[in-house]
This record gives sequence, structure tokens and C-alpha cells, in this order.
Amino acid sequence: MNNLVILTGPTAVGKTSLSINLAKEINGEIISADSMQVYKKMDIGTAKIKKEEMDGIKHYLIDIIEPTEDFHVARFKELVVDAISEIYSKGKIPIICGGTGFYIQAVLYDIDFSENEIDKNYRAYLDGFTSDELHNMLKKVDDESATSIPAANKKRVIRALEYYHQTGEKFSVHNLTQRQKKSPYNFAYFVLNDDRQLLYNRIDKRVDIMMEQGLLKEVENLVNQGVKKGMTAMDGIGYKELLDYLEGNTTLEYAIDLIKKKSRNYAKRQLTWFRREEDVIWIDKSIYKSEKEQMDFIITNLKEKGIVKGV
RNA sequence: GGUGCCAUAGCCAAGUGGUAAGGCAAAGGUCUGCAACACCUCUAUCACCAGUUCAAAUCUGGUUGGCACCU
Repeated sequence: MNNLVILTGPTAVGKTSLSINLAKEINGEIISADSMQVYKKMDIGTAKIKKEEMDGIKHYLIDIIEPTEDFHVARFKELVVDAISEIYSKGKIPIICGGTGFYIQAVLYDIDFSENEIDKNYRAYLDGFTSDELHNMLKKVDDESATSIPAANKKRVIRALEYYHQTGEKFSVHNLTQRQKKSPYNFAYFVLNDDRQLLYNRIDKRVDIMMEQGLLKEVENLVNQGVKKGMTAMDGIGYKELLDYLEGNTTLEYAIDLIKKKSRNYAKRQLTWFRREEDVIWIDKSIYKSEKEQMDFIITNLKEKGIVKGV
């Protein structure tokens, strides 16, 4: 049992409804690979699937932590492994569905996030330096990483330094070996895509719908429960912009436009990510127009890979 | 009809004689513990015509378009 189906695509492309039908079709259960849907109480802004929409299909890794908690790939990876084996034990097929490419990659290639805990003290210490100083420090211990990470990207420079500090191994070496890994799964990696302009239109429209559904109220509730700027949950698109509005820094109209823009930019970045992934099967909605056609295409591919028995 | 002001990339916008800043958008890319993050790359000959000058987006004249005020 090492079959794995991945269904992803840019935000607002229509993954959710397709994933439910697919799960029914192939006797699967769904694992969400979404860095924001893991949070409870963040439903509207993350376009989280509703209970009734699940239609009896079990979902993993949705609503698992409080918005005040930290979350990251390493934790995701641990939890996913458990979810997958649980699904296998039922004789079902795991379907990973969600837009966080990084999380999908971590599972698919079984990337090793060594046991080290995040060293808050060391990070705080590093935070006191300027970008250039940090970059120079990195250059001394790991020239390769220093070359590939621009000094301006302070976040990544810090991670590379932290990794070296904790393990004594160069981050660049670690990355290289991880990158050469073959996937332990017999997988099919589907990326649902659509005409760019149509996608952007749908994103804009969806933001308006979110506002109608009460996104502002949702953000207010989070704030009342102690969620603050700087927490991972507040990195979510729609949340930080509305928080800015609530704090009186922008107008509501400006905030909404910004949410739309950020969402479009995000969709574009997701596509860049998927383009780089190997063995991706693209499902172009301008070719496979109906969900029925998309499903047939998926099933055909799953049969070819032996994930689903041929008829 | 008259007078004045303005006209720089899709948008905003510097530059007032020496060979086109910057921001946003769009597009492409990086990514292996915050990834809905963070970061990188990248687009013009200055409304049009003529003139002055070694040299003009920058000065002069005209044309077109816009804005303001006046009759």
C-alpha cells in the first residue's frame, strides 16, 4: 500500500468540489495540504470546506489547532504520515488536496525535518544583526547557501544559519541530499488549472463573496480571542489586510482590493511552484470543461498508474 | 471666442540642455521548519511636426488632446 493521489492547483480554481467526487469515485479519504485551513475559526477567509459539503468523506488536517498556535511543515509532515497510515489501514486511498505546494512536497518526497526543535534563543540572537551581517556570517560557514540565498531574504538566511548551528552540517548539503530523494509513493500528482484571466476573475469575485459571508466579523472574533499580528495565522491573506482596516490604518475598500491583489499574486506563485515540480499531470479546465471530463481524465491516469483497477 | 496650465511605460510619478529615477500592476523565477511566508529578475526613448544647439523629454514656434478660469 503506497498509492497516493494529489489534487492541487491555484487558489479558487475549484479543487474542493472535484476532490469530494474523486474520493467517492475511488474510495478515498482527503488530507488537506493547506497551511491556513489547519486553523480553527478561520473558515470564511480560507474558503474551508463545510461539514455538509464533505458529504461523508473524512477529512484530515483541517481545524486541528488554535489560531494562536504556531504551525509549520515539520509538524504537518508528522501528522500526515499518521493520517496516511490510518487511511491505508482502512483499505482506502489517501487524496492530498490543498494549495500549499511546500507541504505537498514534504510528504511526497518524505523530506526529513530532523528532530531539532526551533531554537528560539538563537533566532532571537540572530535577529539582532542586519541582513548583510547575517549574510556574511552565512558565507563563512556555508558559502553555497550564501550564494543561493540573497542577503535581502533574511528569513531564509536565518534558517540556514540556524540549521548549521544545530547540526554542524551545511544547509546546502542537507538540501541537496533531500532533493535527490525519490518518492516512496506510487503517486499521481494532478494540478487543476484554468485560463489565467478566468482564474483572476473568479478570485476577485470570491473575495466579494467572502465579505458578504462575514469575513470581517471572523477577523474581529479572532482579534477578540487574542490573535495578533505576527502570528502565523495572521499571515493568511484576507486576515492581515482586514486587521489593518480594523486598526484604522486603511479604508475598507483599499483592504478589499488588496486582498484581491494578494490572492491573485498568490495564485501565480502557486503555479510557478507546480510548474517546477516533476511528474505533474496538468488538468486544464479550458480543455476538460466539465467536472465529468476532468474526472474521466483523472481516472484514466490513475488506471495507468495502477492506483485504480482498470475495468 | 480669449487667457493660463498640462501632456513621460497599463497606472502613479521623478527628471527643466548632456543622452529616461522610483512605486504599483502585468509577466517570469527562487523556495526542503513561519511557505496564503520571504525573496529575485524584468518592460519606454518622453503626444505629434518643425526649429535652435555639438547635444533637447528638457529651449522656441505650430498642431492635436485634456484641465481651469474669463467673456
